[in-house]
Amino acid sequence: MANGRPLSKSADVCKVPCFDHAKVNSLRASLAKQEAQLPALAEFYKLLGNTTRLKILLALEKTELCVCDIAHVLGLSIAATSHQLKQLYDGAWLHKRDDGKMVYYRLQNANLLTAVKGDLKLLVSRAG
Amino acid sequence: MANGRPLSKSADVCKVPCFDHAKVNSLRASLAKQEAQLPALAEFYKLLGNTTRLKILLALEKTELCVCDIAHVLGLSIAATSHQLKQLYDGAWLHKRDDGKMVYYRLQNANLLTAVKGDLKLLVSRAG
DNA sequence: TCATCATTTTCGCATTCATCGAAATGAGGT
DNA sequence: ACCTCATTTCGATGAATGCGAAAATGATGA
Repeated sequence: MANGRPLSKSADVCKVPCFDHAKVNSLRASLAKQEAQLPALAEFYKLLGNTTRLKILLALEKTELCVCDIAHVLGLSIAATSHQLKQLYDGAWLHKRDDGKMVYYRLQNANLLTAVKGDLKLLVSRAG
Repeated sequence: MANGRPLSKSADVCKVPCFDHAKVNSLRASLAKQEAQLPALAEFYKLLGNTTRLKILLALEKTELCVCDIAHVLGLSIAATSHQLKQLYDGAWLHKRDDGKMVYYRLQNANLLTAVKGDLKLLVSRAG
């Protein structure tokens, strides 16, 4: 598989001559198509990479909640809760409803929780 | 929905008397069941919250690759690539095969890529 | 209009974290 | 012994995270 052809002097990244030019190039080409979406996907995962935000999503599974209720569920301050909610809201994963002084949040899209639960299932199934 | 009952003096977390005790308690109870798995799930998402690692997974979709090939695909140094591979390997998402001096990585579990692609689809469908 | 209330936002800080290079080390192969 | 591919340790760097304090916002009601 290694073709043994040494890199030209332009190989400033990696000097090791073990690689297969054709394979690498074809992989690069195929990755290039998906590459545009990867930053968004990574951002998505970063947003989910936090137990507090996961808890928020789970808490909102069945019903909308006001910030104060969510704060109590999480055991966090109102401000801290609002910070986290904003991240999910900015990512357009939550919907916001004003009712007088209160603000109620709910899931924007049930598919998100479906995906999360699917990922969790993958994790659990692997562990077992 | 707000029951108006003020919090007792134990309400050090949030003084706002807007919340519904019963609702909060029932949510806490229901979250408690899933709570044990959330750290692992968050770790999982953190691992995926990085374009380099996502690229590695995609590059390994169809075939195993040696570290050097992966490094070339990513445009990273061998050491940096090895760092990233280690994270995926430590999470048991990659399999490692020694062949002489070379080390070949491949996906441990095709379900991971399936999940990732599913999540990507969710993202794309929402954007459209 | 003024005080109050739930929430948001700005600012800032402390801490953690993440990525990566350099160099030492391992382990194979010749 | 001596290359070679890969891994690891160490360290520097910079970035990002989470959250508190407090001011700002905007609705409510007296």
